[in-house]
Amino acid sequence: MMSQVLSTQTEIAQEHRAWIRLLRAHSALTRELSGRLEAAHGLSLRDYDVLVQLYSAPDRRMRRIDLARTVILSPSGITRLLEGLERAGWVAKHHCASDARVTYAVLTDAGVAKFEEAHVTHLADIEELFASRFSGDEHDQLAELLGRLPLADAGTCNA
Amino acid sequence: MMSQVLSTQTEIAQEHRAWIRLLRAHSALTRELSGRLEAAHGLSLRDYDVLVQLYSAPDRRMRRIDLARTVILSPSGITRLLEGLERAGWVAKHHCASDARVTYAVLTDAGVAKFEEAHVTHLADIEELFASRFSGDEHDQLAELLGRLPLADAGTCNA
DNA sequence: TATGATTGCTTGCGAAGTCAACTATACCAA
DNA sequence: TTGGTATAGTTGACTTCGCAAGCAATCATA
Repeated sequence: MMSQVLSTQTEIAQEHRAWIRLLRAHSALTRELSGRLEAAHGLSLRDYDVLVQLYSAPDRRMRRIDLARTVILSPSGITRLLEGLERAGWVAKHHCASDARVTYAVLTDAGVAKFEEAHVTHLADIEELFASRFSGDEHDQLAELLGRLPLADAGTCNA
Repeated sequence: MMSQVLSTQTEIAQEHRAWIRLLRAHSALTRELSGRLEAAHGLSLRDYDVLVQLYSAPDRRMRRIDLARTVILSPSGITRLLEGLERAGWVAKHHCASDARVTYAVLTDAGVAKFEEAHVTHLADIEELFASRFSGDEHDQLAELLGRLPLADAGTCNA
């Protein structure tokens, strides 16, 4: 039946140890960081991610579709996420004059303030749970290694 | 109003570059790997993860709660995930004789077969999308760096 | 032995996100 | 101009998962 018994238990884990650790680290960190962000500012990790992108973008605005691709969310996902940020008054819609298909997501003044407020504590959280584990060189190294991984729709990615 | 303008756009990204890359890499890889696994075997990435754990466990069984902690899922999450695997006949419930609170999740013969079938193509996918990006040393290095990150409920973790 | 705390597990509910389907606009080519 | 295709965006149905609440069994302690 069983054509060939797979290697020992430990070997199975070894074969993709780094990938498994990436999975686990992501789950655990995401949960903890999201929890803190939610408690302190009422933002999910994705909300924050979108705010950073808009904050760093020229004119603090992006086409919704580019935003979706950057934070790796489906088009419908972005619609729904932005719905919340718009309801809170942190992001506004702005229609494109030259192409009626396009809508921009623009950070409002309130959104800028909200981001800057959340930014401080969130960076501290990342420092505590993530960055403090590595020296400067190690941090760069980790970023370089992770940067080699495929981002699927990488075409528009600007991170 | 704005007490202090935050550094330039690029600097904001720099401050947590590795973390952002971990987020993005996880999203993209997860989506691609899960898609392939689903298409080829009708399994989600988490389903697979649970199957690996059970396959590698002594007697191919684990207490449901330990399983949850290992794959970083809430207790209710494990109940629902296992529901699917049980319906498919790959996992069975086994009540503990010495402690009536405890239920084991046991891999059935069909489950073993299913895992071994999925294992082959999934490892190839991981190799293609993940492992092939790194040399042996780099892979170890990446695993080591990621291994330093906190796993929250790390108490029971055995990965 | 009785009582209170803890542990394992499940269920109701809600949040978040995907896919498929649809609309509207834009672009391209005959 | 018209017809076909691609792009931007939204919506509905569905899935997945966490939290809060609850139940049952166990353990600790008096």
